Amino acid sequence: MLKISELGARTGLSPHTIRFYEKHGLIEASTRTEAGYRYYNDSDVRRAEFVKTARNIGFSLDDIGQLLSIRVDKESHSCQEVTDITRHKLNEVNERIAELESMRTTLSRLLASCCGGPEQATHCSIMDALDNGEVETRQRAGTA
Amino acid sequence: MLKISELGARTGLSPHTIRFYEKHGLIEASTRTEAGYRYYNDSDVRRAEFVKTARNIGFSLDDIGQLLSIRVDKESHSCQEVTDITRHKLNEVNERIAELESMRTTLSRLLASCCGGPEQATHCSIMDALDNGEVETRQRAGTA
DNA sequence: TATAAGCTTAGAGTTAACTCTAAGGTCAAT
DNA sequence: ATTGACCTTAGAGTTAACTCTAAGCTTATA
Repeated sequence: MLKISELGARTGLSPHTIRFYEKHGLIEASTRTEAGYRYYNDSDVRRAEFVKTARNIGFSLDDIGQLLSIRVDKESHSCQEVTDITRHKLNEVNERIAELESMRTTLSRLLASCCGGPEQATHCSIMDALDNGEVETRQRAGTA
Repeated sequence: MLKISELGARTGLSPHTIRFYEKHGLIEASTRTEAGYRYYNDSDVRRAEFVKTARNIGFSLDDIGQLLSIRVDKESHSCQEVTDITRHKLNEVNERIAELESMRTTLSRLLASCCGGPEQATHCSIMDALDNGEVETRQRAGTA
């Protein structure tokens, strides 16, 4: 049986994050001491590791919630349900990559067009391009 | 001179967003009527379009603030400052693409390993992989 | 028996970029 | 003069996934 900080050491999650995941129904301590301390058994640990693995891949906490509800009763769920979640995530990833690649193309082009030197920015071709809207847009704007 | 909704129509920004950008120092109405209505002149419009273009490329509002401070006094700034901002953004984009490509690889591999059919998930190879941590990790976990 | 490390909770704060609400003022057209 | 569209502000809400704080227990160690 592991305490919360020990589970943290095992999974790479902080105790704060573990409690946060618990609040969202992802992780549970099957035992509590009288004082309320959480104790995790082997099954709890495996579930927590599952969550961490899925998180590492990039699944959202919502996705993971769905995967976990399959996990606890595999007989009642199909492979298709699992692949649906996975494929949906893959589609999201692919879309985001496409957006970012478009940004990359634009940024690279801008960089290639500018001397990048100590000259005054008065005739900077990047500034000019931004001023004139000479740029492929139609991407979702967002931080990288 | 354009009213806020007209500037919105011109730039594709909502009046709400324009006010939000104003609060953050990106856009300004150089004229206000006595009643407080914002009126945008040509120069204001060009600045707003600059902001929208930069946003479309993927620059953050912070980045855009820096670009704008160069824009209003190009003589005092160098091309290098502009390329630094641009290159920094490009680096962010490249890092994010690398993370997402790693996710994509993992997700594709998982999908390839599973039948995806109506079979019970009892022996689903995706669930197995997640259970066993058989997955390349070390990416930032995040939504696509 | 102190002391420190670690645990508990509820709840607030963080980040980015919006997005919306409420309550009320203005303006152009009928 | 009335209607309806549009404008104003301050401030709250949204999303995702944490991250931290405060105030107070508990437990292991010296």
